[in-house]
Amino acid sequence: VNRKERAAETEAVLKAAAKRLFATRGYLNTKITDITAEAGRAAGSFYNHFASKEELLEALLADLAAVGDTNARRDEHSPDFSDPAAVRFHVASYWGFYREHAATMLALRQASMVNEDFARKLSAFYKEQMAEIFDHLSYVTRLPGKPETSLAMMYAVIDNFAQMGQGELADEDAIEALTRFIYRGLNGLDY
Amino acid sequence: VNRKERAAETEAVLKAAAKRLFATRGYLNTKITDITAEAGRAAGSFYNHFASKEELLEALLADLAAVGDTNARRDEHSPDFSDPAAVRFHVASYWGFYREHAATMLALRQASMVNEDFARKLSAFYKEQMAEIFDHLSYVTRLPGKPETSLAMMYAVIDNFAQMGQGELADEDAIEALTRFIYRGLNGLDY
DNA sequence: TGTACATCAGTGAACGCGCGTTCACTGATGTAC
DNA sequence: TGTACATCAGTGAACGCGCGTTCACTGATGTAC
Repeated sequence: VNRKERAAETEAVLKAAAKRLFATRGYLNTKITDITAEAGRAAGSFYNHFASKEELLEALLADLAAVGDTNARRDEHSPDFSDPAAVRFHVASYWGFYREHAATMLALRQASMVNEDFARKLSAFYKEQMAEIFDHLSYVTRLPGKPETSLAMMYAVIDNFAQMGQGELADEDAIEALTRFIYRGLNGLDY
Repeated sequence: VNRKERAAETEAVLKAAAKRLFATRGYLNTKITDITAEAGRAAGSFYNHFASKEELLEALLADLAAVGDTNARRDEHSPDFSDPAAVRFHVASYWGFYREHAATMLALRQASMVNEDFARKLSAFYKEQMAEIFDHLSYVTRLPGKPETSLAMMYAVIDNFAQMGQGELADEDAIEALTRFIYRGLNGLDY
């Protein structure tokens, strides 16, 4: 084991510990010493890798963006939001993204409440998501409001629903209900 | 000025100062000494009225519940959610409630991120809201999912929309867009 | 290949800042007689 | 109505806890010769 490997290992262990703690007790309630303890390292070790808890979160965010090539999959499929299947695909992929990165998303939301910088980052993330599928709305003839507003409502439901434990709903049921609600809301047609 | 009046005055001033600060810099970023400074009192004065910042928030919450007889108005109107006007009425009254109590609602949301107790209180508040209009759904024949799920989606959009600065949207435009989206989502009919 | 030194990841006790909370004190209001 | 004492709202300096952050130290890995 050489030095770089060792450092990378510790950094990875710290990140993993942080994610675990963020998921259980939340970002704001997690102390740096909690993270190092959970990771089985000394407190001082943290600062070899991150200047602060914020910076660690930024690293998690960067990881997420790297993986976040949900986009790659998106290219393969229909942008026609007048088709329920297209709506479902987006709902499902966004839902899956949220579930998979629940810890980081929760941390990001909490950090946004306290830190102006993260508030901007989070808002940028949402805007980016929306921009990516903005053109999908051009297939819809009877939107409920301005395109930006319509998109915002679509994401508002999914987001809020994913944030909550969303009750005791199974993933498929949540996706199905969201798809119907959103499809109808956007198109003004039954489904 | 007798003693009770004086104390009540100070308490009111503290609450008002707290609300102002919560609205601008948020609950979590507001220190107790910030509140007393904003209120023009000494730091120690705070503890004559509240045992902690949490308790102050509970007091604000109690005030809100007392005023929150949005319900009173609700009795006067139609529970038939197959009628767009009925949906609009609820959207508008909930929207108005949020705007009016934005500071307290924001504080409550932030406190929920950090404090288990407030998380329960907030969740109870939502459940209560939903329970109040649960029967309105019986007028709807083609719900997008289980009634609880459908209601949850309805509130999810409004909530999330109200929380954001909701962009640069005027109140009426937001209400109109939400009404259409939700009416369609619930009923599967155009409007 | 071996030796001497440099560098680096990790350690954990100690330091110190921010802020919640306390408390002795003040002056005003209330009460007893 | 007046005097003496009690109580209370408010004050602000001081205290102390929690936790982020530092830093001298250790042992291992890397480098020079």
